[in-house]
Amino acid sequence: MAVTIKDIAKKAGVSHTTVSRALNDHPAISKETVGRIKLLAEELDYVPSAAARGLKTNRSLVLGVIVHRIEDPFLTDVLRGIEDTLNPSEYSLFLAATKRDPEREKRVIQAMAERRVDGIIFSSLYIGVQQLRYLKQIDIPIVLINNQTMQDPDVYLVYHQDVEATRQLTQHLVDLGHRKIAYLGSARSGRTNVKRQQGYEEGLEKAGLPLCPEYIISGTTSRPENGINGMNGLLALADPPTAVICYNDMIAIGAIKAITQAGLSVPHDISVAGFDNIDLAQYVTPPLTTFHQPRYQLGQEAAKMILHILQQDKGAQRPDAVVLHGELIIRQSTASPH
Amino acid sequence: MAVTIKDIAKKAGVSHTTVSRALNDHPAISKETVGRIKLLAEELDYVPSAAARGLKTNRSLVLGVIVHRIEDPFLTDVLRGIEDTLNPSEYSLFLAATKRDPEREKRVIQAMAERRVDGIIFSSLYIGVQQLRYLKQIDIPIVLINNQTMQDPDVYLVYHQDVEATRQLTQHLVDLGHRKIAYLGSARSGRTNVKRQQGYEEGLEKAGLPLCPEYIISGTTSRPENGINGMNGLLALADPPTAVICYNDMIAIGAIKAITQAGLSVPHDISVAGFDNIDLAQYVTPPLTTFHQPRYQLGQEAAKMILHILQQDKGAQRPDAVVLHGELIIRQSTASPH
DNA sequence: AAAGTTCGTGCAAACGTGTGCAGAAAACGT
DNA sequence: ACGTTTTCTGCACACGTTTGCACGAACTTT
Repeated sequence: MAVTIKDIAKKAGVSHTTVSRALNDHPAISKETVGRIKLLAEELDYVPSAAARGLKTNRSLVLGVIVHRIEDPFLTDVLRGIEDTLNPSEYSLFLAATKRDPEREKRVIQAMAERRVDGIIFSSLYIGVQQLRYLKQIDIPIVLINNQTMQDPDVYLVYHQDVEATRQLTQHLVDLGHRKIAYLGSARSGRTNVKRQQGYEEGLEKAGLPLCPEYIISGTTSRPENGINGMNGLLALADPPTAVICYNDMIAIGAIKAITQAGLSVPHDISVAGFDNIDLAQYVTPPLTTFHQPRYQLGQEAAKMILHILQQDKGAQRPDAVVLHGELIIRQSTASPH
Repeated sequence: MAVTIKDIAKKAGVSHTTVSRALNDHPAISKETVGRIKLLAEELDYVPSAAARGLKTNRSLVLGVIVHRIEDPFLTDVLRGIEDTLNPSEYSLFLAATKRDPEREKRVIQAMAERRVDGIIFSSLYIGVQQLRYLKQIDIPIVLINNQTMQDPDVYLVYHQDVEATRQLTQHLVDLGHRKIAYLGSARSGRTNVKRQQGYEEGLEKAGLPLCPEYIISGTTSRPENGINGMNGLLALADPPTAVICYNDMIAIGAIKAITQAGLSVPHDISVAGFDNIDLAQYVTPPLTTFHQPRYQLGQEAAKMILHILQQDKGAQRPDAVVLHGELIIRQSTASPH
């Protein structure tokens, strides 16, 4: 059995009440007693029970983070931002993945509810509406990362300005002299994909270029295989594009592979641009032109937001949305058409 | 306020004791009462309080996972293995990163101790010995992944057979006809690096090749920059190697970049082999020859192990170590020297 | 010298569960 | 008919904290 405040109280010859107050630096306890008790607690290797405290205070000091896939390098950095922000605080972090499995999502949320997490950060693309209702009813703050699906007033948002990003990417390719620019999307990525495609279309329009439907490919997943398949489709066209903007870096890497396998070269024959600027984007050959999404900051802002909400008990006055802007990263996978 | 078993009891006209038993399928409660109460609980959206239950049962149903860096793609897969194994069970997952920061490690362990986690999985390279002692004293099972540092009897191990792996990699290069093979290590990776280097040395010895000290480079980190630096060092030698085995894929990717930048080509001029088989290893150019470490299974086994330990209350009989074997993956970054 | 203030501490109740024990009701055996 | 077992339920306490309130002591003020 672990040592409790009652054990300390007995040893110190005071009541357990005094011990509790001393450890929490309650002003009504004399400096001397506080010092003596803290020392004693140290000696006895006292470790407070979060369960007991939580039961009394109604605060678990735990934040839940729900992601879609842990292995996604994008989410990994978001997670790091969250963890780094939470670590110095008194909050711990529950992690769970849903994998687009409704049954699993339900179980995960149930577990978080039982643990009475003080807040939840979602970085999963889709959230079952009924699950969200369920959460709202318990009245715990929810922050959504890169998911603007919900217009709900008591759901907080942190997201990246994707439309502007692909607009810039398109502009970059236009500036290089490209006029036949394709977009390789990911149908299962929902709203995010829509936004990126929208930016691409706006970019074309702004440059006065026509919108070719056959230059817009909607692959299924956001993984490299999809880039290979999609690119092969583009290469088979009668008039293939000279540049392609991909939904993300993974797809771009697949696209480069397809181009290389077809005996062509990047960027000499075709320029390829990615999105996200994952760690390895700079190490592939050729190094990838991409749009750096501030993943780490997304996590950081989400965590900060929750912490703020929790601190000022309903003192509101917090913005309920934070929009972050990324940065165009030009490397060697894009060049002027020859 | 959330609804409690007392609320249910009041509505059902029974005592809260009966409600508690009914929800836990206690045999002494009549089938009919159980059904009625469960239905009522559903209607009232009852969510049990894990804190209260944990306080009483001394089991938190939470497992702690401590990693070094969340963004490491290797750990990411380990984490996935753990999460997938835990998810169907009743256990949840606390995640924390230490970043080789002793202060942070202390805080993380303190938090886990306060939360009374039922077990801990470590996938961090170094563990402060005093912290480990601290944990052992609380008597919670500990599983170490890929860390054979501890010979402690009440610490369980799950690890990959690294020595054999680099031995196979070396053999592969020898079979291709290489006689000048280098090793690009990572000094900060401790025991793991030592094992891999050992396999490399054993492989050379078995092939009757001499051990050249200048062919063994110990970079500092395990990141791509280190591969670039290390490789540049090797290229500057009077008699550079024709093949190089890297501590991991990240370093290998860096090495390839250095070779390419020097105007040479992989594998025509120099063969490069990695280790770990991270997701992107197959997409870089040229696709990387590497050793697939069963990362997912490592996490899976570690989680299973803890679950078993926790189920059979001290019923022992569990092996206290699981050794996994990986697989040599031959791709295009290695070839016969010209 | 009495009354009022501060200061430090303890009593007791509460948070939401689980559980040993006792007891009531029902079913069974003789 | 009674005693005995079985079946079901409730009382009361416990888990380890926090906290409103009261209380005694020492000290200041009138």
